[in-house]
Amino acid sequence: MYPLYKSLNLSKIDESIREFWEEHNIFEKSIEQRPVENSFVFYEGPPSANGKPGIHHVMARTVKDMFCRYQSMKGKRVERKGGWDTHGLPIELAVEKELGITKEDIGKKVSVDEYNKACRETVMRYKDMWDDLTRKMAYWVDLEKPYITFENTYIESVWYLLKRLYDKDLLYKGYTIQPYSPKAGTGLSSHELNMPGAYKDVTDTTVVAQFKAIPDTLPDFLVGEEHLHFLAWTTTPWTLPSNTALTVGPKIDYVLVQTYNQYTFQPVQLILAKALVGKQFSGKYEAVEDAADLANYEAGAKKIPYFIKKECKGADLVGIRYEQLLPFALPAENPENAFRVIAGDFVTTEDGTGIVHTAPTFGADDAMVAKKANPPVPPLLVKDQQDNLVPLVDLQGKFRPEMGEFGGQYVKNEYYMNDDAPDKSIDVQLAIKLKTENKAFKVEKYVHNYPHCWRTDKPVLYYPLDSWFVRSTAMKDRMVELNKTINWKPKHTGEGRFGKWLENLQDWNLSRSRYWGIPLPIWRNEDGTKEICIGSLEQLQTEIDKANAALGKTQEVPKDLHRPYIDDIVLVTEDGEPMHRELDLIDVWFDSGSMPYAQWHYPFENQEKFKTNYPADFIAEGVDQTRGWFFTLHAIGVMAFDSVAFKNVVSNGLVQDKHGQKMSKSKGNAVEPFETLATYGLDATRWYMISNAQPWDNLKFDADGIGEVSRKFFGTLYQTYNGIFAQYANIVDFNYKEDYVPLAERKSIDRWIISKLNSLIKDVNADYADYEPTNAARRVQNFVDRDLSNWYIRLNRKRFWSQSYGKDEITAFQTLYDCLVTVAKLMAPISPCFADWLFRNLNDASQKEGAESVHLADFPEADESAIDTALEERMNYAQRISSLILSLRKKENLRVRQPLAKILLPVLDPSFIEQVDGVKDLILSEVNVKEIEYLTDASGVIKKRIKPNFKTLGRRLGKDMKAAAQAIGGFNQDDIANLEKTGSYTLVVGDNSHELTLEDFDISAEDIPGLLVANDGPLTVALDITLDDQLLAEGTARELVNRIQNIRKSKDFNVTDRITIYLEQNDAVVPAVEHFKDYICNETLATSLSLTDAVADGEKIELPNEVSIGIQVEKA
RNA sequence: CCCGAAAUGGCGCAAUGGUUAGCGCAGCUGUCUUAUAUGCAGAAGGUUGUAGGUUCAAAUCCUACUUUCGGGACCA
Repeated sequence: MYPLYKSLNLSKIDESIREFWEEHNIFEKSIEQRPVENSFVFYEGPPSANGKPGIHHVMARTVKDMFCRYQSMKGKRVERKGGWDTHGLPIELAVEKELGITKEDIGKKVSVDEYNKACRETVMRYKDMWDDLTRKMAYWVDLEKPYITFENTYIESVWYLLKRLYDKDLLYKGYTIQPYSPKAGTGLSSHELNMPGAYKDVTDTTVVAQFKAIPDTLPDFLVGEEHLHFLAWTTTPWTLPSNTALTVGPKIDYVLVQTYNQYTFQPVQLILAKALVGKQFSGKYEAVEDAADLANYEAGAKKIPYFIKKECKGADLVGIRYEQLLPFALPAENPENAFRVIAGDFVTTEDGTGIVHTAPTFGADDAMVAKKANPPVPPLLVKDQQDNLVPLVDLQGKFRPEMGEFGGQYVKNEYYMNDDAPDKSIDVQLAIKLKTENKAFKVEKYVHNYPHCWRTDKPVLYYPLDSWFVRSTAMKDRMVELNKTINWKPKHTGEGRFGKWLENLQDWNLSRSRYWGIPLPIWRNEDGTKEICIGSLEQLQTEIDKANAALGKTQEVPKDLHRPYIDDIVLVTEDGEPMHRELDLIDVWFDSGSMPYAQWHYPFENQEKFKTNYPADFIAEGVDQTRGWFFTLHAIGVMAFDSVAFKNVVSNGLVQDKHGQKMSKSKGNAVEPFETLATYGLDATRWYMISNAQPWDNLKFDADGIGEVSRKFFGTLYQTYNGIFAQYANIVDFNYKEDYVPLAERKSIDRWIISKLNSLIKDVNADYADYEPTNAARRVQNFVDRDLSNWYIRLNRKRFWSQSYGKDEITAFQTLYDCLVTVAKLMAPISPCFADWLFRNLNDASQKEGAESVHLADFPEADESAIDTALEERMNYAQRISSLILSLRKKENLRVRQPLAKILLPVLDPSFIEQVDGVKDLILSEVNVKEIEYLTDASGVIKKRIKPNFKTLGRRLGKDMKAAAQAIGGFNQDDIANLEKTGSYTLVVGDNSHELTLEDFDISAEDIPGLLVANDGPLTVALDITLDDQLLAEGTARELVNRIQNIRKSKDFNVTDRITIYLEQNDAVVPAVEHFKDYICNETLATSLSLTDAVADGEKIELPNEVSIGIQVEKA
């Protein structure tokens, strides 16, 4: 017996199926039943369990799950090792907030042990919730043996990878400009900079400085100009002593302006961007037309005249040298290359002067453009007492002694404690100095947005810091090359976003100065001349032994490889000199990018396992991981193993709210995943997500859409199974025990749906294989709704509830069973529970297949021999012709229950008759008409329409196409007839004549004058609507059947109950009863039908033409 | 500022450069049903974001712009 249900409850179904899986270890079986050699490798990008999962995780994990399930059903062994990302700043912050401490308190208020322990616990804070989601959304992933990035085995593998890079000379230590908080003494990540409130409006003293050009170095067109200065603007005057270059935009227009300095009244000539003259020379400045007018100026006058003397491009200025603005110190290295004009593309004329003050020690752009220049411009670094190169500002944020009277002062007043700050900040003091030295063109207050340290609330300095880098640029070309072998979904992410990113690759800053993360396994001696990179615990042990011997210590490999334990380990150089660990941790992205190796503790264990599981066939994550996980996987794969780490990657888009807005807790539009899953069930939720938008498009998540999916798709499918198949199959005891009825012996409608089904199988396979799940889902949906339910079932209902059970019925049940069980398999990857429910409902009763779950079954393969495109086309005619007839009936208010005499079909092509004849009976019964008559051309009543065939003609006719279309449009019926007779036509357009054949035209029937006609594209049908008594009587009989059936239903009779009918004598029904008594009785399972004068206690039924009669229906 | 994606009836989505731009949802009108959480038919709803260009022909290709989303601006 097939189970029957009272109603469809999707969440109940998914719950019961999930229980079934767990009880019978279906997941495990789905892996183990497939051979090891035939693997499909999937990598799980580790989520961080210290945040709660959201609805977007349901989306992302559906994508992962779907393709894994598909491949699994295709016979692949798909292991899915889960993992947890456990390091990183968010975890540290959460812990510190919870413990109420700051970084400084670590080791003081809180022991490092406690801190570490707290991190370990916090990191798994929401693990239960994640596990719950995993289960409730039916995401199959192995959470029994996940990889966890904080475990020693994982760290050891990461160390191995780092050492591999180190040995290839791909790790180095260098300077980079980073946001730095002097008060906190630490660099800040952008993550920290992006914390709410970090950017604040501040008022700073800004200076437009005058840099005096050195006459010897001027290009020809400026030779001889005196008092020549470049104007450059800065909002951070304290960086001016570190200026070593001025940057101009090579394509920007610059002018030479002759005027007077407003502070010293001295004559000056100034160079700045043409576009900014108006902005800089505002207020008391006044343009003059003639250079002579400048001479009239007197010092201190209200208005200062200025005159634009010359114009040039930025490129013309490159190479000019200038006097150092504030000569406190010279760059320690290559000072001869400093203080000159260089070119940079980032220069704009938005504000300032179009000339950028360039201090490579304090600006990232500055450092880059300085390095690019030829020869490179040196940063202003000086040597400290240990001969280290340091900037003019120290790590506390104070000027170094080289700065003379400014030495020892904080560069920003905010850094002073309490009230120690001087009245005039460094910026103001410098501005005053510049003013008096004729080096300041303008000094102003300026309000702008500037980042602050979230912890100290003090402004951030951009400051050069020591960092360890991965020399990814060295392997750039190879990364680009190998990326081209990766199948990206969508393509543009791989070519565009990722490809461009690779082409503009920078070295990867690996350093993080934190506690909770993987320590950089590099030890260095005091002066940094000797170092060692540790690649395994064994090596660490060896080195510790050496060190213990040399230093007389008793160190051991720490049980926990995290800080600070690892920091206590002192190693020695070959000379016995102590080496200490570089205190940095590594970027957590390196952790996750290491997972292909570290999840197996490769190469220390599982070497074989690794070999068969690398690289991945498939990974999927959000598009935001492009430069995150996707990159680190790829970079490490290429750099360490010269291999891609994944072959196919789906980068899914965002899940937004229904208005296209980003979901966030603060907006209150975040969708709660558990609620959604509980309300709609996981199957409808997943189906909705996949069918509604392609995974890489942003999904506008609207719960109403899930409702629609569950009504339309799941409701239909449920009803097809429950209301049609199971109910009647149980009655006739269909268990698929009979021999399979060969296709050739089936009705054309059966062969049609089977053909459709196999086409579907073929297409869906291609879609899944090509990572196009949305197409797959939409195809299945259309099949179920349009083909199966609304055509096949509708036309074959009677075969299912006919009480007899012969070959025809068996065929129908077999056909429907096959459709249903196949649909279950096709949809299984997307909606795994409902699919299994359907599969098991069918299969448990029929025992047709051995699989105990759809997920252990094989994915269907198309039987090409069952695909009959001619038949599919035929049926398409049937559907369209029926639809046209129904619309004609509608127009004329002719009920379908009223039979009509005939359909007239104009025929222009003999094969058309053959095609339609094949489905004639279907059409006739569907639209309730007695016969089809073909109107051939010869009848002469068909009015035709002609159109040019643009596809064949367009290419040949080119420019004449328009005229041709017009000419052809003007054809009358005779022209068309003529063309059809001769089969050719000579078209003359202007001077050209073209020989056209029938192929170049579309001729279709348009009208049959005098008849009721409707068109759909080339199809035309006409309807004969004359009614005779016989037809009217039959129409009435059908009405009666309908009313009687309604009564049966309202009286809750069983489907099989027999009845007796008494009908009130009435002229309207007499002919019907006379001629169609048997028909009425058959349809309504009546044993008798009698006409009586009056019906004692029956009911009234309404018939057309406002006839109302009494009727009595009783169980026989 | 740079890069990528998108823009098609009220909403969600389709449409190998080829002539009536489709489908679903919602709303409207009517209707069928002993499978319906349906279905069917009809009406309405569009200058395919704007402006140019290429072409015989553009929703589709090109350019610019506008808007939205995302990423980046050295944290990846």
